[in-house]
Amino acid sequence: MDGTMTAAALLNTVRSHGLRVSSARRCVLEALLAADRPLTAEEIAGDGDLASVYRNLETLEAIGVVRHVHLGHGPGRYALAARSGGWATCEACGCSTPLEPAALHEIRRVVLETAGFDAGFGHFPIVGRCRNCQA
Amino acid sequence: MDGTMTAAALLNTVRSHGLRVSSARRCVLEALLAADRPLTAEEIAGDGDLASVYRNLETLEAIGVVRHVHLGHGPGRYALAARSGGWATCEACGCSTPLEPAALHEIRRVVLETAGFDAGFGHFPIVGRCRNCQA
DNA sequence: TTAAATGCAAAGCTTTTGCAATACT
DNA sequence: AGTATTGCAAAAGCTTTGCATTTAA
Repeated sequence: MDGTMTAAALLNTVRSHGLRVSSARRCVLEALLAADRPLTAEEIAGDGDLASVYRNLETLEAIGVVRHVHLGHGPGRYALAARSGGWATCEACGCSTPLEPAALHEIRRVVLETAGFDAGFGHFPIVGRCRNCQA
Repeated sequence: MDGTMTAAALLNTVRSHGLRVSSARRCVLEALLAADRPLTAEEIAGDGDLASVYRNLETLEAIGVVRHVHLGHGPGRYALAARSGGWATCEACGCSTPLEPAALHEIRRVVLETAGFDAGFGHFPIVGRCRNCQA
């Protein structure tokens, strides 16, 4: 669901929703495909038009191809939905790391059990202190 | 740590940090003291000056009296730190509810165990589906 | 051909900053 | 008296919107 993802597959998904494959849209997907972390709209746009990037991100999020995450303060960040598991951000050093699937699963289980919420951590991260920054 | 909190105690904390008790500062604290949920800067300001409210919130957060939380999109929200436990927000209905202390404790324990993070949920909420909104 | 999407410009919303005037200690 | 704080105005940062033009299907 990640290493095997191809640009062609993503573009097929786009077409399957009746959307066109424009060059701006292709650029957004290629930027996200090449990235190993969530990107800001500005990083995705590069020299291109920011408004088009934002519109495309919104469209792509609506069809489930993209997700956006707020890893801290500052601009939102975007990643391919297929790569969007949970995140944890350290409030001391500012590092952000993906949650291991096993950890995510166990945390979700406990949140459901204790708080009744079916939670993901793909939109807001878990905020706390990473191992290095604990007193 | 909450029902027993008084304006006088908060103002003493302010003075103990060498800060003055101005009317704008007093208004901010009284608004937060009267609220039963985190407020936006605009809600706190009312007719008063927004810039002063933001500056006061920043100052009060620096001395540990106030915390700010992002319950979803839209403006940040502020509450007395003594009242700021964890939050959970439903992505379907938009409701936000405080986490029960027991649930918060258990969730923190599991996050520490599985992800190595000493986490709170007082800045970003846990996002998911509340009991009412689960399929 | 024609509706979707673009690129530019302008506006919107939240938050921050500069600065002279005010008021707490 | 002296300085922290205020209130106003302006700017900054991120995102959205309007609209004429381009372009994928």
